[in-house]
Amino acid sequence: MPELIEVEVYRRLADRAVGRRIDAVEAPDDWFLKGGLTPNVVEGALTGATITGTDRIGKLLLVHLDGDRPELGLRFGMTGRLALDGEAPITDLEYGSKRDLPEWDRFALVLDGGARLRMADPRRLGGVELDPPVEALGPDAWTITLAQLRTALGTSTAPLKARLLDQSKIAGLGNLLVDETLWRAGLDPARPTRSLADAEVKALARRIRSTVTALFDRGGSHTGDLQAARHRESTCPRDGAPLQRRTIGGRTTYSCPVHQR
DNA sequence: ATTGTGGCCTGCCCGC
DNA sequence: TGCGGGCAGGCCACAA
Repeated sequence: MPELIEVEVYRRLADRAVGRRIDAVEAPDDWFLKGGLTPNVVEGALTGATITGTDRIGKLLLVHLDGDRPELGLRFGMTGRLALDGEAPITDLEYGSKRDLPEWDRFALVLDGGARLRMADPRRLGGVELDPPVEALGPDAWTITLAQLRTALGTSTAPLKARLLDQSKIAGLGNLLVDETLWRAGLDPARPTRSLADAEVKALARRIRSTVTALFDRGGSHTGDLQAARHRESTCPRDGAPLQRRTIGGRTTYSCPVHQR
């Protein structure tokens, strides 16, 4: 699920753990530890630390710790979830509709007071890292400025969609958010990036921000107007034209050949 | 350097 | 009911 919207929800959840001390670390899955990290190292680095804050850059969740501790970076891949168990009266807002098997827990922090902040990820495409390379990420999509977007787009000849998915240029947009944004903006995802006129770039900057805000308010990346039409032989919710289904930027792409030009 | 492709890993859904 | 194939919202290594 997670694109920047979902990760922001996770961040707010993790924020409830600020001020707590980490009594123990559970890292049962070596594969989930990235950057050469091992269970021993991560346990040693985190045990006894106090959580002082959280941050999010694109889809990367950062957990700040006190003292000289490293920063904890959490990535959720396509199927990762975050849960905070055992802190009454919290509701398990992030899971419930789908299954949540204990063997899918890949990483957890046991906090003083008994709460447990855990990552569940059936597909194991997410991961945990210490001091993740945040400088490798572009500006966050939610608050991207026109100047930042201009820089991000540059003079690239890549398809517009591929550029918007490039986390080193703009951080946070995933497949669904990009399709929804371009559908709302009336831009063809296959357009060479540098073919955009200045007015189109300006409109796109606003559209990125407004789309993220709108879908966040609705409750997720999957709540877009285009979402219901993301299947074969569907029609555009705006003008009724048959939707186009293509692979762009390596991802399944739905767009309207009539109003997205 | 930029762009495109394949693969990672596993669950789920659809059609037979 | 069982099984195989295709698909999945992310990301990284690698090739051209």
